[in-house]
Amino acid sequence: MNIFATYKTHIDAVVGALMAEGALPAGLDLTRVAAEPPREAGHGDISTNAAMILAKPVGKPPRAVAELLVERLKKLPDVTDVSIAGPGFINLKINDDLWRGALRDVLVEGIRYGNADVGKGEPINVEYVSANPTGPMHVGHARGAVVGDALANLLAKAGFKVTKEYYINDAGGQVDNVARALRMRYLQVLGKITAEDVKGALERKEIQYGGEYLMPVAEALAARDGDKWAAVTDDALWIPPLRDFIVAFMMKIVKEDLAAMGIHHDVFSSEKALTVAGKVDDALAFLEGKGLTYTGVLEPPKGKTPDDYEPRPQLLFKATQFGDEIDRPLKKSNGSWTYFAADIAYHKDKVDRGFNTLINIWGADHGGYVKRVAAALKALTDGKGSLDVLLCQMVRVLNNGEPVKMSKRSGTFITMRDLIEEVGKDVVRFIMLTRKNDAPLDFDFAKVTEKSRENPVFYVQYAHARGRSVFRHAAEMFKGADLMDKGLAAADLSRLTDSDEIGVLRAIASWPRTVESAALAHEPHRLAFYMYDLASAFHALWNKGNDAAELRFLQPEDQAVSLARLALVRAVGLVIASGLAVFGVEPVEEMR
RNA sequence: GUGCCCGUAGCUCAGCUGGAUAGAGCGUCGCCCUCCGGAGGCGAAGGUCGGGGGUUCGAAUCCCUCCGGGCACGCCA
Repeated sequence: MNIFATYKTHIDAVVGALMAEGALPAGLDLTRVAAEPPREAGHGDISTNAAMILAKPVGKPPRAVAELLVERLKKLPDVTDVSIAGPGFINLKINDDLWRGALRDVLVEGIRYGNADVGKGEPINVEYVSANPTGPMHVGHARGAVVGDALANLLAKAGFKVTKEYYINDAGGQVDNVARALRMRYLQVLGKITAEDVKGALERKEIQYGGEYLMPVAEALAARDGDKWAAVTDDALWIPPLRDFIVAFMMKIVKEDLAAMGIHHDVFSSEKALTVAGKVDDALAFLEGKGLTYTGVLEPPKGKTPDDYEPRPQLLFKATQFGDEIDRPLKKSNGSWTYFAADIAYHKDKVDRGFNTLINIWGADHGGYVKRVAAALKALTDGKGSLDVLLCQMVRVLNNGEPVKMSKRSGTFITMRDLIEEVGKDVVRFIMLTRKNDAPLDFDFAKVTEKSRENPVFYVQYAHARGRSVFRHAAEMFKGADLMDKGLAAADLSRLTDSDEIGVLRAIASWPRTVESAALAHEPHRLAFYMYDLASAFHALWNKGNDAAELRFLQPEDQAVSLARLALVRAVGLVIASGLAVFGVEPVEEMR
């Protein structure tokens, strides 16, 4: 139950009644009227901007409108006081029992507390990772993977019907290139050429992938097929089988790494399968039928030295009709489809599968690609489909403030697997969600494992562990007492009276609206900050007990107050666990 | 040159989609604790929200413009 949503409904009803009576003009738009926690706790419990929003359409100053509302608002359930403040805020004070009721909700609902229905079961497709099957995933992929996965979980919690999807780019020139590199390594494994030869080929740019990670693949190929590919020199004969081999090999590794990260996609879509099934041709025919393609010549790119540029007629998509800067090529000069053409087909495929709302998680280096895909989607759906692309900025990997060197060209880079093995998937996942996706992120091996308030993972997990520790003590102290969630829900919560205790209850009560707003904004990182704040309030309460023994959660001489406080402790743990579940992080029982 | 993202305390960052006196951690300064309810606590100083215009009851938030940083820029993916 979302208390703020409830009061928003109440406030709307009050305004509605006044409109019906003619005290306010009819037909007022209430969508921007909000019921929120006030910035300052001293201002009350729930604050509404209704008077300020309505002032203009009503034609009276905010405070005059507020006067009209106040008497009615006073009569709302559990409202103990109403005041007008500042430019026209109306602040409601409500009975503390309402906060206590929220606590009871948590105990009854468990980690489902905060589940919302703003999604109304609408299908939504979240595509993330989609790393090329040409090598292992690195830190950048890890960030996108975690952001996408947490966002998908968050949307599911908010009531959307979420599909987690991965697009395998197994059809373009890059997979051919990695097949070429694989062949070199294969010949090396067979002893037909040396490591120096491979290096030379790399320097002469005959191959583009030089990483050592290709060696196990080459060995596996040799183990399966012996030397049969050494004698085959016709590209058309050896590239496809080697390409298929390495794609399968890499996808197996990708899936294993994702599993180690706790990530499981519902759907894997293959670019190659899409192409073979003729869906690219279909999609382009569809656009052609709408008169949105033509053959033309693009201007050379501005600001870049167009040394190898030559004007060349190409099949283009009229992206400019849908907000893009230039029309975009669909066919390469060799006659094959561009990546974009296949991507159009892919997005059409998503729409055909019933998704109107699409979310893609990409690296920031793909930012220049967003407009054309959005344009294509508009063209494909007559403007009905919506696409939100979340661009993830760079991750800087540090150790104690010192940058950890990375070079993809030399083949040595920090892989996602490295991160997991170094600090564990839970730490990786949480840290990746402590920044907005469009802000750069520092990942410092030393700091993320530090045991201090500076480290949000530790601080949040510590709060959870402390709560569990209290329960271990309570089981000893109150043998026979019902410490299960249901039992605690029956505790006399009126014994929770300390202002900091009520403060924690308020924080708990605002979890559902945090979930809703984060989901609608596609910003899972907000939950990290919420959890940090809740943990902070909980630790503060704990510290207070250090100084004042009568505020400690467990009072051996007073089981009733202890049970009430245990209910609070448990609720904090459940809400943290609820947030961590969205993040795919396991709450810990104790710190080790 | 064009497009997208970013610019908030000395540092790292929040800021709930336009609300009240702009917050937190670190650092600095002052006081307290040395306790396994442990991996510190309390308090203070510190801001022209990059600059300048505009929109309105009200702007860090929306619009314009300039400055600074990142990313991208026909047939790669």
